Amino acid sequence: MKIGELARATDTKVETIRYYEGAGLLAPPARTDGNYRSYGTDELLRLSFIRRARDLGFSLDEVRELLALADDRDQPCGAVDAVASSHLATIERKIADLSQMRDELARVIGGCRLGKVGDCKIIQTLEPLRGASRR
Amino acid sequence: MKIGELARATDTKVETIRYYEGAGLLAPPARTDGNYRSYGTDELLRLSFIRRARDLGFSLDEVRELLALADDRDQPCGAVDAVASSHLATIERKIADLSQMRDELARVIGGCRLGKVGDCKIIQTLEPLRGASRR
DNA sequence: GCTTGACCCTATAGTTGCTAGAGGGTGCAT
DNA sequence: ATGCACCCTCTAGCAACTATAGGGTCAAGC
Ligand SMILES: [Zn+2]
Ligand SMILES: [Zn+2]
Ligand SMILES: [Zn+2]
Ligand SMILES: [Zn+2]
Repeated sequence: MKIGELARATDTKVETIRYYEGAGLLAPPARTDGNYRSYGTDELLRLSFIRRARDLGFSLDEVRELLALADDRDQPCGAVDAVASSHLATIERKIADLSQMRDELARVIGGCRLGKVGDCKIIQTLEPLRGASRR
Repeated sequence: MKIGELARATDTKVETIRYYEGAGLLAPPARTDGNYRSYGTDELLRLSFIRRARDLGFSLDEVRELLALADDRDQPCGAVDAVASSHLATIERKIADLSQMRDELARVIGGCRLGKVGDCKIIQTLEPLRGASRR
C-alpha cells in the first residue's frame, strides 16, 4: 500500500509517517518504480504499535525501546514492565503538578470580585510586592 | 543590578532572562559602559510577575496579555478573569486527559505477570492484531 | 602590570514531536 | 493534453527554553 493508505489505516498523517521513518522508528520501506513508498502488513502492524504507545503517552525514545524489547519474544518482560512503570510514574507526577496548579489557580480566580484591575486578586497575586497574598 | 543578580533574585536562568527580552516580555534594559545589562526594581517586579504566571502554567502569550492588562489599573478586570479562567479550563482538560492515560496504563501494567515478552500483556496491548494471527 | 577567574556579551543550534509549505514528479481518467 | 489526487525531498516553523562557541569586562591577587 502507499503512504496515504497506511496513513488512513492507522489514523496518522502522511508527514508523521515520514517523520517516524526519519526518526528511525520505521525502516525505510521498499519503493515503487515511481519512487513511492510501498508498505506491507509488517509496517502496518509496527505503525499501529507506535500509535498505540503514543496514545498512552510514551515518548518516541520509550517507543523505540518497547519496539526493540518486543522483538525478543523469549526474553523475560521485566524491562518492558520497567519502561511502562516509569512512564506511569511520570504521568502521575504530571497529574500531581497540574492538580496543584489547578487548585492554586482556582483559589486565585475565586478571589476575583470583578472590580477594577488595581483591586483584582488575580493581578495582586502575580504582583508579589505590591499586592496582598504571599506564600 | 546585573543579569546574574536578577537571575538569582527571581530564580531564573540568565539565558531565560535574555530570552524573555528577545520575546518582548522584558524591555531592553539600560546598559553599563561595559555593555552589561543593568536592571532596577521595576524589572525585578516585572520578572517576578512573569515567573509567577509561568509557575501557574500561563503561556508566554497569556503572560504578555496579563502584563498589558495589569498596566491599566482603572479598567474593569473582566479580561483578566477571562484569561485566567480559560487557562484553568485548559489545565483541567489536560488533567482529564492524563488521568485517562494513567488509568489505562495502570490497567495494562496490572495485567503483566512478569513472564516472557511473548506473553506480556503490555506488549500484547500494543500489538493489536498479532495476538490472533501472526504473519 | 599582568594573569586568573567569575561574570557578561552575541549569535546560533539543539531539544520534542510533529506540522506546513515550496517546488516539483507520478499516475490515472477524461 | 489536461486536470487532479497523490507522491517526492527539503526546509522552516511551533513553545519555551537550554546549551554551546567564541569572544569581551572587571576586580582581585601576585
Ligand atoms: Zn514516559
Ligand atoms: Zn479580578
Ligand atoms: Zn493557558
Ligand atoms: Zn509483562
